[in-house]
Parts: sequence; C-alpha cells; structure tokens
Amino acid sequence: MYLLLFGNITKIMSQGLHLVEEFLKSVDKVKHAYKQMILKVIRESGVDITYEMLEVMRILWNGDGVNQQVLANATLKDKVSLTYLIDHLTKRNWVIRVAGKEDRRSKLIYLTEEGKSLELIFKPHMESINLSVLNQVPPKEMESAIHLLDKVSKEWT
Amino acid sequence: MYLLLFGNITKIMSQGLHLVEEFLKSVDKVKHAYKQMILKVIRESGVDITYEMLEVMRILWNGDGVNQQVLANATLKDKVSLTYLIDHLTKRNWVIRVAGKEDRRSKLIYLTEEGKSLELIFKPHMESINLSVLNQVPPKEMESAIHLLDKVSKEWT
DNA sequence: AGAAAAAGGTTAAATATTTAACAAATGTAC
DNA sequence: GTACATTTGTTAAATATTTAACCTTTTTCT
Repeated sequence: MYLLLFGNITKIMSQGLHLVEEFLKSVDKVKHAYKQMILKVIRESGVDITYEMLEVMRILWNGDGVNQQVLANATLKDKVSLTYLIDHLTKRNWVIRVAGKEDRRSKLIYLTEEGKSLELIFKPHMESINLSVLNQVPPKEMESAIHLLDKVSKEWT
Repeated sequence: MYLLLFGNITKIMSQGLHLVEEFLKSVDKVKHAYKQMILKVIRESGVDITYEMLEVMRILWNGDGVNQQVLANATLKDKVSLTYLIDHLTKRNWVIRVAGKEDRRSKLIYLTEEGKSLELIFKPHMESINLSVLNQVPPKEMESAIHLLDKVSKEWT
C-alpha cells in the first residue's frame, strides 16, 4: 500500500518537474525570440547600439532623471552592469550623468537631444513587435499569463 | 464620427502595448528570479561553475553524445557562445569533444566521470527549485501558460 | 554623539554574448 | 562530376554579466 502510494508520488513529482522545465524552456524561448526581433531592428537601423543599451534607453525614454540604482532595478540589472552600460551610453553622447543634490552619492541619468532622437527610430519598431503578439493572444489570456508569471517569480524571490 | 473612432483605436492600441510590455517584464522577472536562485545554489556548492555552464551540463546530464549545434539549439545559444562554453567545460575536465565519424565537421560532446558526478550535487537543488513553484501554480494553469508562451514565441520566430 | 550598517557607485578580472570572418566538410543544383 | 550553397565549428574583437573589493555618503543603532 505504502509502496503503491510512494510510486504514485514519485510519478506525480516527475510529471511536475517536467512541466516546470517545459515552462522555463517556454519562458526562455519567448525572451530569445523577442531579443532576436529587436536585434534585427538594430541591425537594420544601422545605429551602433546593443540590445542591452536599448533596454536602458527604453526606460529613459519613458522618463529620464532617475538614479542609477533605480535604473538598474527597472532593467533587472546589477549596478555594476548598469555602470558599464551608462559609461558606453555616455561615450556615445546619448546620456549624461548629473550629480544628485539631495544625496551626494547619487548620480541622475538624463537623455541628451541625440539620445531623445533615437526614440523616433526605435520606438515604432518596438511597438510594432509588441502589438504583433496581440494577433495571436487575446488580452484576457495575456492578463492571466502575467498573473501566473508574477506568482512564479514571487515564489522565487 | 471618424475622429471618435480613431480616438478609440489609439486608446485600445495604447492599452495593448502596455499589456505586452508588462508581459515581457513579467517574463524577465521569472527568468531573473530563477537565475538568482540557481546562482545561490552554485555559490553555496563551492563548485567553480557558472550559470551558463550549468545550463549546458543540465542538457548533457539528460543525454550526452550530441553535437555542438544540437546543444546550441537546446540551450538557445549561438554556436560561438557554445564553442566558448565547451572550451571551459573541457578545461575543467567535465566534458570531452569527440570527432564525429559520419560527418567529419561534427564534434560530439560527452561527459567525463567528473562531469557526471556534478549531477549528484546540482540536480536535487534544481529539482527542488522547480518543484517549489507548484506550491503556487496548479499544473493546469501552468499548461495554459506554456501554451500561451509558445504562441507568443512562435509569432516572433 | 559616535560607531556600525547600508546604500550608491566604481574598478578589476573572469566569463558570456554578439558580430564578423574564416576554414573544412557536406548537401544541393545543374 | 563540378560548382555553388549550406552547415559545423573556430577565432578575434567589442560589449555585457558576475564576483569581489573598494570608496564615499547616508542611515540606523546604541
């Protein structure tokens, strides 16, 4: 009886493991496919920018004048990586660092005119890519998926 | 009339865009949270391995003797990255490259005894992490999410 | 008030990814 | 059978991430 029960438990665990592995694989595939789409847009634009730099610029186009740690959190990057990326964006004259007045440790990141103008190039493509998904997935289903994904990441945080 | 209609369309588009951005953000958060869990396991193990190397080893523990391109596809990595990772796994004596007989361009990757033994260290932790999610998400919901994620990545491929 | 902890940011070194280019081998077209 | 296209894998260079350590500033604790 116990052996039968134990057998059943290991079978259910095995199926559960497989399900979660498949889920993670599907998450990876979404991320990978999206990144390839964006890399294609970058390649076709001829602009000397990387996917990671574009991720940072995207946050800044929605509102600049934020400090590096806030930017790191918004892009899920470590502050070390963020420092590095800001260095490169500064070199390309797309952003500037401005010392914070309230907190002298803090550096605020602002867009330059050139940095702002890049939005005109990339935003339409990025929005088009994002909207294309809605051909396949109704908003209600997407909302459910978001809810589930958030439950998963919450469990692992 | 047309202006009213147009106004509605732009409002729906705007909401759709926001929904997809939120979805992508949630996908990123899942991946990021998972990676941090794994990095913690690596740190606590004391083994000199990286997250990316572990991803490759995980595929090999399920079946070695595959060529590099197959391994690259399975891990969603570019062949250049895969070459680099195999170099490092080889240096650490966890895998070996064996020239293919059927196709002389091909190199098959096999685990060494030491490489196999790493499975005993990492697999239990990785399975525990994966199973922990099932506390929050019923299998049926996870299956639905997988289905949606696959529809999204298919649209972008 | 002063010490300790934490936060914001930087630098160094090792590893990973991307782009570009190349070489050898195999597959396809004619 | 030969030319061309594609595949498999490697190397080089630039960029990105991770770990570790450090410095300055602010916050918290006693």
